[in-house]
Order: sequence, then C-alpha cells, then structure tokens
Amino acid sequence: MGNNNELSLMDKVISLSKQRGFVFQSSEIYGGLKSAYDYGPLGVELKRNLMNEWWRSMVHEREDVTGIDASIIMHSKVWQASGHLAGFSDPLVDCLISKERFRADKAPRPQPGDELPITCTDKGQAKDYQAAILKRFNIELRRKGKILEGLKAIDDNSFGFFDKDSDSAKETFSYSGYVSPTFGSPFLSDERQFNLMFRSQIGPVDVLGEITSYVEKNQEKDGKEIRKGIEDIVKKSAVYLRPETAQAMFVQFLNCQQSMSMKIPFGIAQMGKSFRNEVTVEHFIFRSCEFEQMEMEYFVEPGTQKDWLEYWRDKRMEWWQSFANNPDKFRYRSHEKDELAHYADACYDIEYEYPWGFDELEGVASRTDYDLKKHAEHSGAKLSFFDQQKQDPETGKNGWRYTPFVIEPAAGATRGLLVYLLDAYHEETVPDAEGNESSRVVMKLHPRLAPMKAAVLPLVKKEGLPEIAREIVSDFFKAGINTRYDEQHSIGKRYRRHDEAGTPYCITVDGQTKEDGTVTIRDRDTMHQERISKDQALQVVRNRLMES
RNA sequence: GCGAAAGUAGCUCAGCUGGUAGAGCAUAACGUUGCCAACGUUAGGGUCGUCGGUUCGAAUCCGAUCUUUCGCUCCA
Repeated sequence: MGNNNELSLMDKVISLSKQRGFVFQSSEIYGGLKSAYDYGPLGVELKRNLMNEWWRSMVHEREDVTGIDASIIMHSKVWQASGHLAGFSDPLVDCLISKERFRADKAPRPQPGDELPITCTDKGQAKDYQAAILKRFNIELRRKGKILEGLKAIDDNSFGFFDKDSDSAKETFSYSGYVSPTFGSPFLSDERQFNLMFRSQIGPVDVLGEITSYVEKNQEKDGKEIRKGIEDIVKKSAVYLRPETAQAMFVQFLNCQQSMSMKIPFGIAQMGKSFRNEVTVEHFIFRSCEFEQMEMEYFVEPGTQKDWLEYWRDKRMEWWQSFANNPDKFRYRSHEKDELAHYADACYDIEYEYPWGFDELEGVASRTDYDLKKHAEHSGAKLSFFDQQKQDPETGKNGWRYTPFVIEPAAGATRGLLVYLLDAYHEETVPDAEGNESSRVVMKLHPRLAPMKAAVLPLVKKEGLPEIAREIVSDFFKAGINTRYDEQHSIGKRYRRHDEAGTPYCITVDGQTKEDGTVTIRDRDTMHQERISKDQALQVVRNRLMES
C-alpha cells in the first residue's frame, strides 16, 4: 500500500518539523488554534530563504519587474471593486455553470411557465456551457446562436427540461425561483452568507457601544431591519485583512509604473501574508487561514497574453524544479473552462504530488483586463498605459492607449515550504562506526534553502579545539552566512543532528588542525569528507553555495 | 458544515476489567572515549488536552468543549 507509506511520510515530516524546530502549532500551550502555525528557529530561516530566492529570481534578476510591500489592511472599496466584498449580509449564490456570483434578492424571478433561456456572450461560450451542463446534469440543451434553450419554469420551486414543442418535462430540477442575472442560468448553488474575509475595525471607537444603543432604541423592529442597522454602523469603520496580495499591485499600478518609468510588458511583485476564513483547513500548513503568498502581476499588451501565460508557466515550473530532489513530482494542469474564475480566460496550476495526491502549489492565471478595469471604474483613476510607439488598432493613428492584460503567477510560500520539506525528507541506510548498517534521516534541502549553511564542530571540547572552531565561526558570522557552533555530544551524533536540520556542510576541527591548520569539510548528502585549510573554509562554503 | 478516530514526558508510545503514572529515544551535569546516532553514573521533566459529572477513589466510566488526523462537503 503505497498510500500508507505516503501518509506516514507526512507524519514523519510533521514530527520532524516539530522536533527540529521547523513548524510548531500556534498557541500550543493553550490547546492550539485551529489552522494557525508558527515557524520555528529552522522554519523561519527556510521560509525566508525560499522567499528571498523567489524575490531574487522575480525582481532582482529582472529589468522588467519591480517590487512593492503594501499594507495588509486596505480601503474597503478595494474589495468592493475586486468583487471580494459583495456584501457580507446579503446571501450570495454562485452559478454552477458560469461561476457568476450574485445577490439572491436582486436576481430575476421568472413566472411559472416562462422559458428559461441561457444567454451567453458568444457562440463559443454557448458551446462550452452546453457541454458543461451536459456533463454535470446530463441534459443537452438546444443551442441557437449564443442562446441555450429547452428549460422552462414549472412553478416557484422547480424547472424542467423539455423537448422541442413538448409539454411534459424530460427532467425536472428543484430551484429557488430565480436565475442568474447575466446569463439566466437556473443551475445555482445554495444561498450562503459569505464572509470569507477577516473583518476588523479601524479607529479606537468601540463599535459595540453604538450597536448596543441602536438595538435598545430599535427593539420594535424585526430581525432583518436590525441586522441592516447594525451593518451600517459596522460598515463605517470596517476594514478587511487582504485575502490575496494581488489587489495592491492593481491599485498601485500607476504609482509603480510612473515612479520607475516602466514600459509594458512589466510586472509588480509582492510577497506577504494573506488571510482567508477557509471553509475547510487541511493537510498541516497546506491550507490555513493565515498564509503567505508570493505574487506577481505582469502587465502585457492585449492579444499577447497567451504567449506570456506560457512563458511564465514554464519559468515558474523551472524555478520550483531547480530546488527539488525530485523534479518529476511537479506538473502543470490547465484549468477546464468550467473551473476558470469569472475574470480569467486561461489558467495553469503548477501542482506537486503531495502524500495525498497532486494538488495546487502555484496558479498562473491570465486575468485579462478585468482587475484594472474594475478599479478604474470604481476609483475613477485612469488605469491604462499609453504606448507612443504603437498604432491604435482602431483608428490607425500613432499612439495607443489601452488597459493592459495581466498574467499572474501566484505562488503559496507556505505551500512551497511544505513541498520542500516533503521533497527533502530521506531515510538512508549507512554504515556506523563498526561498519554495521544503521539508518539516518537527512533533510536534503537545497543548500541555498537550508536554514543553516554550515556547522563548525570541534572534535572534542578541549585541547584548544573549541577556540579554533569559534574563530572559524566568527569568520562565517562576519560574512553573513548562517552558521552554528556545536560541541554537544559525540561527533557522530552532531553529524546526524545536522543531517536532520538539513545543514549542507559540517566543518570539523581536530587534532591535526593544530599541527597544519587544516579542517575537514563533510558533505551532508554524500557524507564525504575533504581536508581543506581552515582559512579557506569560508571561501569553499561560499563557492559551493554559489555553484549549487 | 457532516461522519469517524485520536489527544498520557520534548518525540514515539505502553498503562488489561476504575486504586493518584512508565519505557525507549531526547535534554542537563560529571567521568571516560575521540570522525558518522559510544559507554557509565546522576539529574530534571507529566495536575494524563480542557471543563464538568458519577464514585470512598478517574488517565481509565459519562457529558460538554478545544485541537489534530482521515473521509465527505466546500473552496473568487
């Protein structure tokens, strides 16, 4: 049962994470907090190294990408424009076919006997929806241009699928008496109160006081009215923690573009925490309410988005694989038409084969011009780009003003950390002091990701060896290389401990060091030792880190 | 959100049908050894997830609650 082994890999990684100090549960001494994790002494280093590598490859090594670090709390209008904040008191409904989300109380209500045509934006979309409905509900609607026909409302609670000119329904479905406003689709999810974002309040005034006096004064009103009144009070000071880092790049599009004189195509990158009240949290740090993202919005000329999507998909895939022991465990998967978000025209997920199967690690989405247009509309700002070199395709005149399309590689930093912990975990059989078989656990983290780059170990803690070792450590400290001095326990034990921590190089000071100034450097993965001059130790480690 | 299982030392776990907790590893000190999980001696560490109930007496039985894992559901 491969599955059993896979599950225990997860257990082993979780256990090692705690024992060695990669990941702890949040607030553990108080019983733990649901889905919140703390990154321990090694975890914080690993996470930072991973994120710094991302930043290096996305921002520092590119002329066409610039970075920002926006505040986690943003104006609530940002979330209105983006569609995240559709209204936290209004029941929302999703169209199962078009993914459109709307307010149930604003939806059109057909009369019994009315035809229920599904009106698409074009013929291609009609074909896609026709196929999606067939797949999901097993009925084939008749397509007439961009309209899908065959559905009729029976009463307020049900509708049916009718053959042409037939009065008896072939299939009946229950529904809530309304259809989606844009497409007219009756295939809808249940009504839900949506509050995926973490709401908080800005300003020191206690809103509860205002609410209390409002309720006292309005006791005769019914529940719905009171809720509305409370909402109005809350809304005045409500702010939301960002559910994704992306929106800041759209909101600061102009500032970034102008201050850095960026020309299309260019990107804005950001790393940081995001917060979502997830319905389900699962798989250790894979899905949690507080998580860390590494996102970049790459703005391109309309029409070129497909090429750029593929470019970034490949670029990002290459990056993930470059740090992995098992590059084969990564793959990408194109989103089906019916799983695309409403704003996207294409999307690839970069997936990793976790112990529970392939699952998302990064999404590379073609977000069209949806976000910039929405923010332009809501804010009144002119979120467009003027290219003097290009001709306007409509007028043929020189100079073209357009709203850029966006390609978004959005990676989960905390997911990446999990991926590399899983990828690094190895159990090996190696000979012990007597030449017998013994096992070792080694975290084969990429040297540039490893929390500690080197450990300096005196063979014994006397005869002047600790002093020499400490001199070497201090050279490493000055060079900014995270290094640890370690004299506890036998040398073999120290090697094994650093294997588990993923430290790539162990430098050992022994008796010979005093005679000829040489030390040994041990490679974590091969366990091979080489004798080098102690004065060169720093340079050797540096070179190996650069080459890795 | 629903269903199932679990929670005992830092970790992995034992503790049968109720009689106030143990092992291995880990940690600390000393001695000996000195290149791949050494040995000896000693020490520290647990109000058995939390709260409540039954009982002379609860890790053990009952209830609630929190957390974790798995499966379904959900996931802009």
